[in-house]
Amino acid sequence: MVQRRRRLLDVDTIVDASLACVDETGRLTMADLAARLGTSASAVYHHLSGRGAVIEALRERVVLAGMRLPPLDGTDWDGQLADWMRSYRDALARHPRLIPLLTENTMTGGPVLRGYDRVATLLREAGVPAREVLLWISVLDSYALGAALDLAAPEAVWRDGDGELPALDEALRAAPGGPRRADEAFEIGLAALLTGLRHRLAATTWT
Amino acid sequence: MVQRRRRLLDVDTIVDASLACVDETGRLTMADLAARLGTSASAVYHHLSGRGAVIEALRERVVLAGMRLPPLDGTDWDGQLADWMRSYRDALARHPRLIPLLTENTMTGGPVLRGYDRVATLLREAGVPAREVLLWISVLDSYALGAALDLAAPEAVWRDGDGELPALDEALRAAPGGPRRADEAFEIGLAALLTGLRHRLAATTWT
DNA sequence: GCTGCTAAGTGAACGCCATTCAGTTTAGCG
DNA sequence: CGCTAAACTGAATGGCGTTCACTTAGCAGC
Repeated sequence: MVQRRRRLLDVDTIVDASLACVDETGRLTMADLAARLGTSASAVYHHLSGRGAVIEALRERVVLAGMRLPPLDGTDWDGQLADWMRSYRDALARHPRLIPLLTENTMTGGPVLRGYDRVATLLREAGVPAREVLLWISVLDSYALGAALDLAAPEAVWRDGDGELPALDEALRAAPGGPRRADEAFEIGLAALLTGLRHRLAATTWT
Repeated sequence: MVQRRRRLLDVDTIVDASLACVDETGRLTMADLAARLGTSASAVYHHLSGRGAVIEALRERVVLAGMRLPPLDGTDWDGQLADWMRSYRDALARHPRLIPLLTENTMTGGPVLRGYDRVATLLREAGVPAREVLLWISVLDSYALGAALDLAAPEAVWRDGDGELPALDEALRAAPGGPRRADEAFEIGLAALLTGLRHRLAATTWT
């Protein structure tokens, strides 16, 4: 495939630049993007159909490059599920300022589904009945995305002082704090979800 | 009735109108808001400091009016927790198109904390150690918000056809489908989370 | 009743930003 | 050696949030 004409831009470079854009400024404007590319804003439209398309390309780049898909070797399904969930959430955590942009257009189409297919087979092998597979995917996806959203707004600081929120105050004083708090929260919730899944499977042995 | 120039607008009316704005169009523009109010866009700025403030007011309106806080009567903690989670998620589900706007500015300050305090005491009574209370609040919040996000983008339809996604296809054919699918998914995940929490509490009896 | 004072509302203007379009350049093909 | 179409440019367009100088209505205090 010989590229027919002169080619300064290409989808990959655009995605690179826009990722830098988002990571540094927290926003994505076509003007800023064009400046980083050394071209004009309108040049981008010859490769991607607009700002929304750039964001979708960013979603694929970040999610696909970041997710470790289950290898499906038939052993240790909940370890593989946990590993996939961690990689999913970590991929988003690596670019926290991108997350609000991803929720702006909620279209999840295309190659992301390939990943879901692997997860679906993993769930089937774990013993989840076919009619519940989509439900569990939705559950896991919701939790990973919700946990990632927490990262976009770090340090929800409140100043109490007047002792009006005693239980929160106690919890805050006892909490270790720090940036790894969100990681620990994610792990606790993930473990709880998997425990719940294991229980549900044990309760209904007829798969 | 003399047309009083003074006091045409007030924060509550503005919030009402902007909620209608979001529910009907899925967007919130100051021009549209002003049109619904019968005033000019700039008039709003005498009551709320800008579009962001309007969105924050919407957050309080929807979340506060919608959440059923735990009554704290000391019995059935996990039923109360589940009830609170359902009401939290349902409040968001009642205005699905608002959800992307809420994630746009991730500031969660003010009266929402009062609700968290009730949840914190409930968790303490359930036996959650103080240092883990914030973690569990974060877990529950992440799940409720993530599940609500699913509602903003309903019906993630994919057209396969070429049998490249066998596990997803099987799951889709076996799934009941329909709008209540998201509700069922939420319930399954919620039950799993609470099972996991109960298990964790049983495992570490020393509170 | 006059007279300022202040809160409330107006409309024009400003700046940012995504998108479009009529042109211009350039690479390869006949 | 043109011809053509892809890649790119710059100006224009339109939507939108926000600001500002101004007007007006109610409310004192004299």
